[in-house]
Formats: sequence, C-alpha cells, structure tokens
Amino acid sequence: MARTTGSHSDVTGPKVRQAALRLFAKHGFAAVSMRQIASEVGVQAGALYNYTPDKQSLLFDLMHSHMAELLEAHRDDLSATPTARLEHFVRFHIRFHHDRPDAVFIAYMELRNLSPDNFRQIETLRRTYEDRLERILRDGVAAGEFELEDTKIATLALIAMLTGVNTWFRSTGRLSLADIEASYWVLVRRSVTAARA
Amino acid sequence: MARTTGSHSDVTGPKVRQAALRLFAKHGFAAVSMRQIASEVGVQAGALYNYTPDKQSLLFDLMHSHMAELLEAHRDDLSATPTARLEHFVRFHIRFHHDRPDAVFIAYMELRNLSPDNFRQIETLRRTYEDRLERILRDGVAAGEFELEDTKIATLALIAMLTGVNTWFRSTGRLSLADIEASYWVLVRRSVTAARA
DNA sequence: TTTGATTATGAACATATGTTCAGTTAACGT
DNA sequence: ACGTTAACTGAACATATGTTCATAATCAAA
Repeated sequence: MARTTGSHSDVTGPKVRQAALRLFAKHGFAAVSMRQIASEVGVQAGALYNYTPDKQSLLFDLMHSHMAELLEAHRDDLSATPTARLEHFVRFHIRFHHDRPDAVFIAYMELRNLSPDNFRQIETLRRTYEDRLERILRDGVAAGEFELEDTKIATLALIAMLTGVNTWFRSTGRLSLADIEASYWVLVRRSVTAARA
Repeated sequence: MARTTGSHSDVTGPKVRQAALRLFAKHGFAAVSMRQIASEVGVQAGALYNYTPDKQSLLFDLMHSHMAELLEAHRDDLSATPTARLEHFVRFHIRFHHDRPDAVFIAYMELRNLSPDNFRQIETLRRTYEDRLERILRDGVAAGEFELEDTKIATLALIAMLTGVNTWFRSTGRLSLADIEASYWVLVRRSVTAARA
C-alpha cells in the first residue's frame, strides 16, 4: 500500500521539520537517523525525500529559518535612547530564545555538521545579529550613557550571558520569565555602566 | 603481525584519550567512529578495547577527568575579601578553560550522549563548581561588597558569560588573554556592584 | 469516470557501525 | 635460551546507515 488516507504534503512537510527539530535537539544531528524522523512523522524513510534533498539540507533549513526569524523579529528603535534600546534587546533576546529552545540548541550546537558553504551563511546571519547589539553599545558610549573599553568584547560577553538562560531556565521553577528578564537587565545595565567611585 | 615495535600500554593509552578528545570535540561523539580514533592512534579498532570497555566509557572518562581537574585546580582563598576571591575566580576560569578548549567543548556539548548514571555524576561535579562561585557571591553580599537580588541567577549568568570566551577567543587575534581577563573582570565587577545613583 | 499528478511504500544498495575474539608477535624476567 | 604475558591484528558478527527507485494508492480536475 502507499499514500495513507488524508495525508498531504501541506501537513507532512511541517511535520518532518518539527520532528527533525525535536530529535536533532534531543540527540544531536549525527545521532538521529532518517528512519527515526520518519517514524515520528508516521511515514517510511523514503517519503522524507519528498521534502528535503538530503539530511544535511534538513539541518541547514532549520538553522536558517531560525536565524531569519530572529533577525526579522528583532526591531531596533533607533529613535530611542541607547539604554532603552539595550533593555529592549535584553528582554527580546531572553523571550525569543526561551520560546524556541530546540531551535536555539541546534543553532549553537550543530554548526560543525554544516557543510562549509552552509556554515558561512549561518555565520553571516549570526554576525548580523551581534552587530545589532554592538551598534547599541557604541551609540550608548557615544552618547555618554555607557562606558566600555571594547564594545566587541562586551557584545560577545553579553550574548553568551543571555543565551545561557536557555541552559537552565524552566518555566516550572520558582521564577517567572519576567523575573529572569528583570534580573538579567539589572546585571547588563550595571556591566555597561561605570561603577560607583 | 601484531604488536608494533616500541609500542606499549603507557604510550598508547594516553594517545587513545588524546585522539578521542580531539575527534569528539571536532566532529561530535556520535559522528566519530572507533575506527577513526584507532586510525589516529595508529592502531586497529580492536586494540582500543584494551584501554576502554566501550565508546561510552571513553567519553565519560574524558568528561570526568576534565571536571575533576577543574575542581582540583581552583582554590578559593576564604581569608581574602569576596572581591578578591571573585577576581581570582574570573581570571582562573578564563585561563583554565582557554588552555583546554577541546575538553571544555566536550563537557558542554556531549552531556546528552552520557548514560543517565554517568550524566548524574558529571552534573554533580558541575554543580559543585557553580556552588563555589555562588558562595563567593553570597559572602560578598553579606559583607556589603556586592549587591545582588538573586545569587543563583547571577552565578549562572556569570559562568555562561565567562565560558562564552571559548567560543570566539583565539590567541592569534588582536587581544591577549590578559586583555580578555581584564575586560571581563571589569564587566563582572560592575555587574555585582550597585550602579551609580 | 477517466486521467494525471501527488504522495506514499517497501525493498534494495553499498557502506559503516560497535564490539568480540582466536591467533600472532614483540618484549621481559629468569 | 625459554617460556610467559602484554599488546596488537584482522576477520567476523549482527545491525544500522543515507539514499534511490519501481510500484502502488490516493486525490483533484476534466
């Protein structure tokens, strides 16, 4: 038999991406087989090739969509003060990443499984995002609101700190996401501001 | 033939661990085969089983050694001021992790490939290390040197920030490790200190 | 109702996997 | 010189891998 009743491309396609996302995040790209993905979708392995040319492209598509969504979702209000823009960035970053833990995990862990060309594309997108934060920091220094020796270092330090939330935060714990946002914003604001003399 | 000239357990054992460390860090645990490791050592795959009961134990040993070394290398001087102890922690963390990028990478990326029991052991060691930092922060708050609402959050935020150095820092760049240490110490010191009113 | 395009199956392909083990060689103590 | 043992080979095992493809079943339009 072939083609199960009521099963179409419109529903199977997203299902494939969903299953791959979940399984790649849980076990890692290399440890997940096409048969496992197919099984989670409810289909035979061969059918997956109606939706992706190969396993590598499946990974790349997931990472690329994630980064594109990230860049699309973040809007920097250039008319606001650098401090307000930084606060928005901090809260946005924490919220956005919290909402898609699997995609975030994959985007940070599976870079080495990308082909060289695909790797370059993802790196460009990541760099673009980092540049958004650095722009805010530089504007803040220029405006006298921040005091930083090296905005590039501060950028990377802050992003690592913010992304780290995903490795431990679970909504079921004692703290809400709003609590986390507030706590991190305090740490970030202080770190870019000159300490009390 | 068997037993290549001049090859003994004392030299092959460390070689196996070294090769596994390098390859696991570069390609990921699941993507590396025992034959690849053997080939890098200069031996057949079967010979590896003189040095490890199985692939999983090889991974666990590498992670366990790393965490044990970390805990052994870090000494907290309880008689110093919390600020001095924090500075020492920051500089120690950056330096120690910089010196062993492969082990650090594995310890953070391959947790999901550990068996449940092995996972618990590594987690315990990691928690112990985190607790060292939290202790410093709490002592600092008690002494009035730091001002933190939630020392647990601050602990996790700072460790993520410090460990992040490994993802981008290369000694060949424009900055020395001493520069990095200094920059991060500024960011950390400010973040635990009340901002200017 | 017929036709054509979609969407799936299931078997097959060549190759790779972790692990075991009988057999073989080199080094060492006596 | 000899026997023992540690260290390694090389083949084998059962199973898993990504991918292809001829074939079949379903759906939508004519």
